[in-house]
Amino acid sequence: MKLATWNVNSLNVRLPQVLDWLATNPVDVLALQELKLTDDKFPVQAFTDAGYHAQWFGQKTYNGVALLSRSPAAEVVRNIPGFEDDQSRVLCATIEGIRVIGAYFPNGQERGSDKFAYKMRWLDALRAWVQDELSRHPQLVLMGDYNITFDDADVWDPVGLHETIHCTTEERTQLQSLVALGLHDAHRLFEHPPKTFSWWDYRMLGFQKNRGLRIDHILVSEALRARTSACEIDRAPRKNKQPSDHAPVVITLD
DNA sequence: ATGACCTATTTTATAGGA
Repeated sequence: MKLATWNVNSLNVRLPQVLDWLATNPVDVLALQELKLTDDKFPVQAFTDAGYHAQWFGQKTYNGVALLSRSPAAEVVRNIPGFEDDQSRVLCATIEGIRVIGAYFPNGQERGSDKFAYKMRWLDALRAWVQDELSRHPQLVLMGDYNITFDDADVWDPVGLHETIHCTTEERTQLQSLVALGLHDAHRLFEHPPKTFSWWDYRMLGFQKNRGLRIDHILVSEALRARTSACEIDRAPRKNKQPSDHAPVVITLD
């Protein structure tokens, strides 16, 4: 079984690439972030034709998330229960016995900004909710665009980007608190070349020069860690014409 | 080189992303 996450930076623009990718990579579950479209514009028919069930939670212009799955999704939750939020960032469902959470974490802009404070509040709420979900669903995966690096190994220029957004101590402490619930970074369960990233700036020939960050993550629960046999970042779609700035991350479960 | 992008918007500049 394969599960994947991909920030597509506008599903309107990227739909043909998502369908191409699914044809080549027929994963069982794909979490999408940054749909940037309203619910009425979600291309459900295209995914149905491709053999996927879909859950979606859209928003005009910004954010928006979806879960595509070969099997139907049950017990669907939108956003973090009890956390008032006008931004569509979280979609959760049970698929083939696995509690799947797809999330688009806030960017945060810069330390000290309102957006940074929102990111911290959102992370607090997410952690409390994930802890609750984990207590009821031992087989759980939390995947998406976290907008946080674990450490300097996830950063192309750790000196130049020291304590900047995605790399601040506050964000990394939050990420460690999530992991401390009993989750594991699937990427680090395996060997990867140094400077393996999931996002590259559109500017400054970022991808060509591998000036990137690893900010798209798949965290698996203890029960799922035992089943996880691979975790790969697929750079191929980043080489497309008109690519997303993010690459898909894929895990394989036995 | 003090630069370089992309998407969406009641566009013709601005906001937001990361």
